[in-house]
Amino acid sequence: MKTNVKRERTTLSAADWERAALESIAEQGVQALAVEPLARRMGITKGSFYWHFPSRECLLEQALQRWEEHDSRNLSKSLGEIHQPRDRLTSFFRRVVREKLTHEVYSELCSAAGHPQVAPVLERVAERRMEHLSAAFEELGMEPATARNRARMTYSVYLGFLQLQRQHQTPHLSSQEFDAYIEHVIDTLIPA
Amino acid sequence: MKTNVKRERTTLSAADWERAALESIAEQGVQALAVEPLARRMGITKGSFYWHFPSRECLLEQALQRWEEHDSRNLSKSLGEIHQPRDRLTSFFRRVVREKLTHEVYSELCSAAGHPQVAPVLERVAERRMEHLSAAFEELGMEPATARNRARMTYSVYLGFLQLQRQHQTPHLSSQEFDAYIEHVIDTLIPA
DNA sequence: CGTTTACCATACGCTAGAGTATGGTAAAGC
DNA sequence: GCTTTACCATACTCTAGCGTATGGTAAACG
Repeated sequence: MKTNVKRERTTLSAADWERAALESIAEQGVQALAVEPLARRMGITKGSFYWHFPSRECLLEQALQRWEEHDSRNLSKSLGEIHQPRDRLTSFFRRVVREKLTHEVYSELCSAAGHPQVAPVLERVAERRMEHLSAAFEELGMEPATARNRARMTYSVYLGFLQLQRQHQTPHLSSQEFDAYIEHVIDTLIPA
Repeated sequence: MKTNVKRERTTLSAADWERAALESIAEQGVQALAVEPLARRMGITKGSFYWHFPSRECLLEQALQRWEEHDSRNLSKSLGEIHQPRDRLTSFFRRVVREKLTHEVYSELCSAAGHPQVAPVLERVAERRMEHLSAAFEELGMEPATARNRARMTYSVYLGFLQLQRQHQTPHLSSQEFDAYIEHVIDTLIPA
């Protein structure tokens, strides 16, 4: 147990700042990531920050990279070991509920798709994920082109879900309505 | 033809500012809407702005209201007169291509879903649209609950499409790939 | 034990944008 | 023709955040 930010008089590292940055992004978005507020939040001053990083931009860069790596590993781990393509696809949707922080960050990144540092990350992540989906649909017997379209569509459903979540227009998570919706989505997207 | 912003030495109105605000939002998002840059863009100074509006907040409020009304009328007009529910649904997707400004604004609003003034607008708009979709699916013979789920899912596909568009990850519009994708989506979502 | 190094605090300067105050001007009204 | 009104310019103040400069301190090192 690392008791995160709490006063352990051990000194801070760059990684600590990156983690804090991701937390801040998850809560308030990329735009709101600022070094002075972040420092305040950590009970410290800018002086520390500019020792570890040359600029705000670099912090963002590092934090994004850290997030992307984590997400990438996570994707392979949680989908790579499921053999049934159908289960793999359902598992894909269930992931929204678990891995809370990771997905909150992703949601905020989507809101900042126009940002020059965020854009390439989003492209790579979406591409990777759609590849997984596409492969699964092919395993279920679809033509490559069809599988690719279905993958894009499936991923769109996921992205749209995140958007509706941001708008608080999704039936409250882990309720019956939510489960019914997921089931409906799966039945519609995945061939029996 | 109104030759928009070009030097017509007639004086500006609040509506002009609202229109300019929406253009700015379409291009740079809600966050970037600032009165000084906007004034510069219109070849004028703040002095004018603060005569028409008490604050930046009020400009945003008015602009959003104007947009929502426009969108609402537009929805009824473009979907209300199509009798075949299937055609109505396909028309729904085609709208993304036409009505460029309106949809660019919407896309940016989605990116600002967390903003207190934007949130209620998004909620109402999404609700209205999903109502239309839901009704169409019911007309196609679905149970109300099923139709609602399908509507949510359909709208999610649309929202996800907007997101991928923002990420430049959608097959270039008006290409064959795009048409093939739309067709695939429609075949998957709409019962024969 | 003195010095270096790693980390942090304090105090700056700088910029962009929000509002405010006030004055100028051209056209409309009396 | 003189005044009012509507609209715009200029010149402030104020705030928040970026980045810098510089100095302090505690622990590691030689």
